[in-house]
Amino acid sequence: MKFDAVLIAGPTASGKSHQALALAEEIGGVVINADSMQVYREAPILTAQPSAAEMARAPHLLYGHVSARDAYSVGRWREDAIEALARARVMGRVPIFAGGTGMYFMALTDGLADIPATPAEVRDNARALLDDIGVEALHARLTERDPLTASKLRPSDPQRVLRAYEVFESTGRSLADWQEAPAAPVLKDAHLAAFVLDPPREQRRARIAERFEKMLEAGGLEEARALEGLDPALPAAKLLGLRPLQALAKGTLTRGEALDGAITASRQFAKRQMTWFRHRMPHYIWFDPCVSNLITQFSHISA
RNA sequence: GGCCACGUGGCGGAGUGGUGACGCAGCGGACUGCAAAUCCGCGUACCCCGGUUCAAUUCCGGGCGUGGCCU
Repeated sequence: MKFDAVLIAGPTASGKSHQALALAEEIGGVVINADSMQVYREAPILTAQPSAAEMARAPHLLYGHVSARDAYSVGRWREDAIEALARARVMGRVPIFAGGTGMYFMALTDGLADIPATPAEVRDNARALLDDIGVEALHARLTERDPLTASKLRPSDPQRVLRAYEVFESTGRSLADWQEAPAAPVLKDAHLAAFVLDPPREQRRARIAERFEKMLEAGGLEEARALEGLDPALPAAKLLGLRPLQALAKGTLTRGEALDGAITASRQFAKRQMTWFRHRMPHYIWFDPCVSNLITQFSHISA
């Protein structure tokens, strides 16, 4: 049986990249990044991007291909993914998407509303307004303009209220309206082999802690230092461990405290990822990477 | 050994004679362009024993424990 693409999802530190690479070597694939943070070139260590040696073993796309100073987004990733898919086709290799960003997988398989990018000034203005009057008040204003979308949002959710507000401001159309008709999914009608790596909870926690230690030793602190002064509003500024590490560099936190903070944040993130996978990807093939591996799983369904 | 203070959920930390704040961690959930983000929900914890009281976590006595001071 032939697959148009392979999808590999899993929480942080579950070994997605390794499994994806092994499969790519086995079946002649290209590994395509589906992780919102591994796209940033300034932080290969802190985002656990595959090493140069690993990338040499099989083609990898969308890893470190943008700057942390860019306001990257799912929308842009979707464009990049379409292009990556085309390149895979040219190379004659099977696209293997690997990552932990649920929403990116959603863009792949369910589609995303085709909303024009918000002009920077509209976004800046909306953000300034939010800072000025607060979320509740912004939600109230949204209710005046776009009651439908407003009614679907919690007045306490700054991110979504802001998004709805700026979309209405820049397009004059309700976000709910836009979302009514999502654009075709990137992998429309594709034949997919989809997997979720699901290591036991204890194993996950242990690996997160262990991996973060290694990141520090491998130069994670220098990466964090180099990103000092990054606009906190940028997506890359939310990188796990960045804040605590910068605090460590400045001496505001001890090494132990910084490590604790970063590890706790990673655990909490992994929990959110699992919630998404459990509810959005129940039809994927789930397996425990401590017990099985992707090549075995893949061979089961290819037979 | 004596004196003083304290003893609240996994941790930190308010408070009260009758319904036991809150923060953190943890757990569950949501999720359509910042998503490693954002938001929502979840806790019979008052050291032990006796006494007072209609009612003790709260008052009294004793015990145990912790910290400090003193000899």
